[in-house]
Amino acid sequence: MERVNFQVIEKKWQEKFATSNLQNKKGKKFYCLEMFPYPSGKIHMGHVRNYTIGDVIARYKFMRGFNVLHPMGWDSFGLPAENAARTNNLNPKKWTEENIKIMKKQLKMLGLSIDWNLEISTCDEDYYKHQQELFIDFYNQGLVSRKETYVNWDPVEKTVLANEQVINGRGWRSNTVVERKKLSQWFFNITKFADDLLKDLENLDGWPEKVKLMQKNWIGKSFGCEINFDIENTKKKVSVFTTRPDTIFGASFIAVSVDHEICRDLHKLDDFKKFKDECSKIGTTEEALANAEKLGFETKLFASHPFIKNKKIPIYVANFVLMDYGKGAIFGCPAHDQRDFDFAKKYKLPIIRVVSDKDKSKNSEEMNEAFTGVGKIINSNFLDNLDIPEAKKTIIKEVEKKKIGQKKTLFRLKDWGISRQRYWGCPIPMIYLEDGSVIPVEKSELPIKLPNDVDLNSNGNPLDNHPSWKRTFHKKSGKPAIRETDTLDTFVDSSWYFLRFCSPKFRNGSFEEKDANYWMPVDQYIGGVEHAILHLLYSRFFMKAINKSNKKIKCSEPFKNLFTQGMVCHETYQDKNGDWIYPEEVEKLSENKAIKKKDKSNVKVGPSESMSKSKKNTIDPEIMIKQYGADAVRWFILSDSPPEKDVQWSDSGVASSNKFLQKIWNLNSVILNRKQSNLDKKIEEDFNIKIDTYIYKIDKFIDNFQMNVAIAQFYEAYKYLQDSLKLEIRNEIFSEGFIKIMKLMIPFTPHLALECLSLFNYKNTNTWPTINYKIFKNAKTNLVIQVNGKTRDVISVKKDMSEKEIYGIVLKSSKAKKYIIDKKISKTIFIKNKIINYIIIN
RNA sequence: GGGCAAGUGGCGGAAUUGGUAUACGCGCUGGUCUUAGAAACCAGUGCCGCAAGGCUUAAGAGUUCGAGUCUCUUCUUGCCCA
Repeated sequence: MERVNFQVIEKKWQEKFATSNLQNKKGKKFYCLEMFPYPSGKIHMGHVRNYTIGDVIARYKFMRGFNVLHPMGWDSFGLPAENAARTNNLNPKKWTEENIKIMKKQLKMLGLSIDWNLEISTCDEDYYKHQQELFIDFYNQGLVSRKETYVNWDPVEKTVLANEQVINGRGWRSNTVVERKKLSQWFFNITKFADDLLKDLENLDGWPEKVKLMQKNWIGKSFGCEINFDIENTKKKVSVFTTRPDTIFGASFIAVSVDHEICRDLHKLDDFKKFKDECSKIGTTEEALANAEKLGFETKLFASHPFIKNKKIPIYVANFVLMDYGKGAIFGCPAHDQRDFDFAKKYKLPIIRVVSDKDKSKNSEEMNEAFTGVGKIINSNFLDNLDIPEAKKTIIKEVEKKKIGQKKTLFRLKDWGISRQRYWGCPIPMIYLEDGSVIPVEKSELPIKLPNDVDLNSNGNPLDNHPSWKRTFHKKSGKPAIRETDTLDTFVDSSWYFLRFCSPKFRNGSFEEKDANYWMPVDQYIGGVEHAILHLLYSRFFMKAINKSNKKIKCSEPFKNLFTQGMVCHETYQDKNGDWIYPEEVEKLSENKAIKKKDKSNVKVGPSESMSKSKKNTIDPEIMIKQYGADAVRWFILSDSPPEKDVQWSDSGVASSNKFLQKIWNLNSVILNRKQSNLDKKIEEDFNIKIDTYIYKIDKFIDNFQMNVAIAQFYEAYKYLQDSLKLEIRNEIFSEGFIKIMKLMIPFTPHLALECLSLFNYKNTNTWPTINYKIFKNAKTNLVIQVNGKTRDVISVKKDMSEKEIYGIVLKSSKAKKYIIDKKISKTIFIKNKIINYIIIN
């Protein structure tokens, strides 16, 4: 068997890919974008999968006549660079650039159809200059604000931690208990678009329902009511927000956040200080607050119930009430809310049941958990016997009539905190003047560049610690000013990069309107589902904010179609010390048995999990490419599972991909040397129809993102071609058919397919093969013959054959005839070109 | 606890959307070739049965000429929210 040297042909074709792109000025535009990578050092299998899927789509669309934009760039600001620089005493910029160089080389090894002329990197001054412009535009539109907010503060590192850097309440590096600290931070006012972000989800037909639902929940629009309670013996009021005003008669306490104004007078109490300290240790995430033990502090104040005369309800400070949701105060109805229930049990507060549980209506003493289901309202005066929605309407009307509150819509979505006390990010272009005012820098002064000479080894914010960087002057007045030393959240960098790709070299702004209006929206966006909420939501916000500020873009949503691919998984291995070890260190003996190659010691085989550095269950794509070829790696990663699901990496799988591609190569040379000049017209026609069937199916499968099923078709096509070699089909017809199949393979295995085609001296590799519909549509079809609903035979018949004709064939020659001969057919169900079902009564 | 998915051979998974269940691949079994191994090639591979045939899509019911697909109940797993 003839074998091909993949290294040689891949190198040859990659040189050609480097100078070509997928542009076809006559075609309709198609913007194909994969989420750009963080340059962490090397590409991983997740990248391979993501970019291979994207490459199939980009090449396929191009061959179908589209003018395709297929760019790539680098999400190159971020904490890992700063950490790596600290540990290895290097410059983050240098570290990042080195990584980009390596990863770019690796991506090229995959044979992707990326137009590298469009390459951008978010840490380049050319890029972040325009980001600073956008920031100022947003500021001028009132979309940027400065607010005090709680952050995770690491007292040892003297820095703010992201939620994922807090592990079990402790700093990931310092291992000290993280505190909640109030800091003044910059925000994008994403909540101003909350309604638009929610409403426009409805038009995103090309998005997975799952992602839309996650966004919807994240935005969390809820309808409820604000109610003001009078505080006894004072003239003060406490205002609460509730989504369950219908349970007002079940209220047995009011709980406020530790930061609520009511607490101002409590600060002189040592007990309260202690309580507040306790609360600050829980952290700021909702999950942490939800799972923490419910704690309360008695204020000794009482509120009067607005609908029950002379009823006093105690006011507590509680750790599970958040200041930044609603009013920072709630009324507790223990019978119908689990948190309130836990709290009431702990502090022995009354539990008053106000919603009945249909048949098994336990009274309050018997309840051991809150009842949150539906039912009729009870124990509630004028609300009795109403169901929950009716009761809500009625009570809101009543509240408004009494002028003690009003209907209110609330969003769970919070403004986007964008300040980071980090070095390796985009500087925020604001300055502080001596009179205390804060203003944006002049656009002509942009970019505000990061200094190169920072000390990353001392604690705190490196830009703040820098001896001179922050000292500047206000351009207009010439007065001294201090620069903002926080940098932007790196999610900002990735919130508009898809716009920059439309005109990456444009100098007079973040993007050229003409280009953006041509290319946007992204026709196909592909990436991991882990970005389903934040990155996609922020990008959607940016489009709307840009629309509102200086630029007019015709579309208000960035991504028309979204595809979220699954992860690449591998078994995990632990040696006898419990340390994780890499797959290449392991020799597998059977399903569950494995030993360490080095010393033959036993290895514990763990379940297959998403590849991660921490568990060392990673496979290096570069090694695989060198061993099996890029085409085989691409082929395997697409072939084994549907792209939206997780895929198990398997060495035998990629090895067999390689074997199959070798077989294709061998078939290629067999066909080149094939000698057959006889023809059988009928056989040739069947051959052509069969090839057209493959085109038809593979088209459909690519359109539906079923790459794995498309690949199965290639295996069948190979088998079919192999089996047909000896048939009376003229060489030119046979080669034509094979060439069509090779053209279908270009998006999947571009190197091999193009090499095969070049040996046929075939040049027209930019077009997709077409189907001869005239013949294809009239081809024979398989018809199922059933008797009493059981399949008895399948026959091949001409299109649109009548019931009568088929009956004749069945009686004459089908395997089903013995089931109907001499029997009475009481009914016949006939679906043209599909099925005939004879119903027989015995 | 609520919401959303999903459950098909030893494994990954197909099924023209209500019409041949188990395509395609991995693995396994047997054979050919080889001093041997690897590779390659051929054959087999859901279950019961010598066969004819029967059974089979987590379990159970229903609708239908016909259900992996639709409806209901139960169980299990995964994801998101609390």
